[in-house]
Amino acid sequence: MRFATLALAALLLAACVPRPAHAASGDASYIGEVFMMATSFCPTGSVEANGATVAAASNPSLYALLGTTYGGTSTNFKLPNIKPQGSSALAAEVGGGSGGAMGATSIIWFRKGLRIHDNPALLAAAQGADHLCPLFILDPWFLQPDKIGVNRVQFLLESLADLDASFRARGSRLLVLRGKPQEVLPPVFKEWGVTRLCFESDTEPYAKQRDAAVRQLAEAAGVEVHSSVSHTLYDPQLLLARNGGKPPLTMQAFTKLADAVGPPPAPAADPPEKLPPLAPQAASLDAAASGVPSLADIGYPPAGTTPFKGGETAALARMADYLSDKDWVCAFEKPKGNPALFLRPATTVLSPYLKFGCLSPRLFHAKLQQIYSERSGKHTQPPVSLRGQLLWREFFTLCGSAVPNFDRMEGNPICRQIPWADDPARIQAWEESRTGYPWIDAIMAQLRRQGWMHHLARHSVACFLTRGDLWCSWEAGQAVFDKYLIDADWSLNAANWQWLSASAFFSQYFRVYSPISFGKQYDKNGDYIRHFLPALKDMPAKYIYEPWTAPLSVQQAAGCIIGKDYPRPIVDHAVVHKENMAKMKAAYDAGKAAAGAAAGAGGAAAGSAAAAAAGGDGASSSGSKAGAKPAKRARKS
DNA sequence: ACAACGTTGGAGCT
DNA sequence: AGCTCCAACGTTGT
Repeated sequence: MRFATLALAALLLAACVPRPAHAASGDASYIGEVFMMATSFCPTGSVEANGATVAAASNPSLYALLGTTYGGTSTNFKLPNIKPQGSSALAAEVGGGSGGAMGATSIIWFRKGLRIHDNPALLAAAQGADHLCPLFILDPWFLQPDKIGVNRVQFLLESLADLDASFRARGSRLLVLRGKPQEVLPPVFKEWGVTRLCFESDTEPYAKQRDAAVRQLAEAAGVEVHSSVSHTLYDPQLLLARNGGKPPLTMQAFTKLADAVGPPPAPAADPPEKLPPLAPQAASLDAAASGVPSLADIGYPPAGTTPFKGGETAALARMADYLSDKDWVCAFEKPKGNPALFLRPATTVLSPYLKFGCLSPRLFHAKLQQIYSERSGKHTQPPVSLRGQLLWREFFTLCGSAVPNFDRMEGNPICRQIPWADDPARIQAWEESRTGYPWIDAIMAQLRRQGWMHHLARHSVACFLTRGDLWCSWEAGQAVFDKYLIDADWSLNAANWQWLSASAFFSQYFRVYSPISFGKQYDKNGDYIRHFLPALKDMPAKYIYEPWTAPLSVQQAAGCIIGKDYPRPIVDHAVVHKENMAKMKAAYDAGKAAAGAAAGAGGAAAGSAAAAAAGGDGASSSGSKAGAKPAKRARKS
C-alpha cells in the first residue's frame, strides 16, 4: 500500500512523544514530525495540523518543539494550519500509477549523502521494495572543468566507486547515469516501473530548484517522493521555524537555538546485509554505460593531485584515526591549531567527507558525545571544540538556506556593501601563487595541489585578497575556492568569505592578518613554504617570509632571484592594509548612513545611494567627548 | 548610556 | 609566553 498520497491527505501533525521504536533509529531525542496521511483521521499519538490553540501544559513536548512559532502566548501555542491540497487531478494520477499490487520499485537517488550508514532515504527506499535501484546522476552543472577542478571530481568518483562496492557487497550495484536530472529521470521512471523516489533533502539554491522540478515530474508520473534530512544534524527548516522564520546571525544565537531544540537525532540503523535487487530493466543496462566513469570519460585530466581519497570507507577510517586519541579530541581548540602542518594536519580533514556525505554528521556527533561522556565534562566546548565545528557547519548551512543571494554581495540583506575594485590581474596573481608573499603563495599552492588547507591558512589568504591587501571582491575568492577545494560547500564557502572580508558575521575589520608574521609564528623555518614553493627551498629562514629583503648575494646562493625566479610583492602590505582599513571605515559609515536614511524615509528604500554618497556622519549623534579616553577594558583571565 | 564580548590580529615590550 | 596598547566594529546585557 502506498503512503502519503497527496490527494486524500488530511495533513496531520504528529504530537507523539518519544515513540518507543522510532524508525529503526532507537533515537531517544525524537519528538515528532509533520506528516501527511492518506486518511481523514489522525493516528493515535498525533493531532491534526489545523491551526488549533493548545494549552502548553497539555503537551509540553510539542510546545518545546513548536514554541509560539505559529502563534500563541506563554501558556498556550498554536498548531500550524496545513490544508490538504485535495486535487482530483492528483487523485487520478495516483490511481493510474504503476504501484499498487504490482510490487514496489524504488530509486535511492544519491547526490550528496554518499554513504550507506545513517542514510534514512536509503532505508525508506528499501522498505518493502521488491526492487531497489541505487542511482547517481552526473549532472553537467557540476562537471565544468573551468569552474570545478579535477581534485574534487576525483574525490567524487572515488566516493561513487566506494558506494558501488558497498552495494555490490549487498547484492546490488550503483547505477551512474549522465545528464540533467530533470531530463534523465522521467524516462527512467517509466522504463524501470518506478513507484517510489527517495533522496536526501538539500538546501542549496540549485538543489532546491532541481529537486522541486524533479518532485513535480515524479508526482506527474505517479511516483511517490520521499525526502529526508540527513546532511545536517538538524533540519534547517525546523530551526528556522523555531527562530521565527529568520536565521540567527551570531554563533551564540545559533547555539542557543540548537540548545533549545535539544540533541540532534541519533544516526539511523545500518541497511540490511542484503538489499532488494535492481529492477530488471535497470539490471540489463550496459555495465560500461551505467558504471562509475573515469575522469577522462567525463572530460577531465586523467588524475588529480590531492592526497585525500574519497569515499565512505576512507571517511570512517579517518574518523576512527583522529578519534582514537581521546585526549586530543577533548582538548581540541580550533584557533590553536597549526596551519603550517601538512604531513599530519592539525585538524581532522573530515570536511570533504562531510561535504559529500561520505560521513554522517550525526554519526560524528554521536561519537564525539560518547568520548566526551567518558571524560565526565572535561573537554572543550563550542564554538572552539570539535563538536563546535559541527555546529558552525549547521549555523552556516542554515544561513545559506534562509538568506537570499547568500553567495553574492548585491541583493544579500546581511552582506555589507563594499566598493571592491575589479582587478582580474590581482585575482589571477593570487590564484596562481604570484603575489610575492611566500606565506600566501604557498597556501594557494597547497589549495591547487591538495584541495585542502588549514582553516587559519584559508583566513590568511581570504583576508589578503579582500580587506587586508588586494581589495578584491570576496565573490572572486569564493569562486576560486569553489574551483579547487575538495571540501567546497556552497553555504560554508559563502559564509566564510563574508566573515573574512568583514562583510557579514564579523565586523572587526581593523584586525588584519599579516602575510609575513602570521605564518612565522607557527613555522619559523618556513618548511611549509619550502614544500609548496620549491623556488624558495634554499632561501635562508631569515628571509623566507620576505625574500625581497634578502641581499642579492643571498638570493644568488639560494638560486632564487627575486623578480626572476620568484615575484616581487604585488603590494606593500604595510601601506595598503592601512589604506584598506580607511576604506572599510568609509564603507561601514556609508552603510550606516544608508540604513539611517532608509529608516528615516519610513522604510522606503529610495535615496540610499545618495545617503551613501554623502558619507558624512549625519547619522551619528554620538557627540563623543574628544580626548576622553574610554575606560580600560578588563581582560578576561 | 555604557560595558562586556566576540572561535583564531599585530607590534612591542618584558 | 604573556602583557599592553593599537584604534575602534556590532550585538547583547544591564
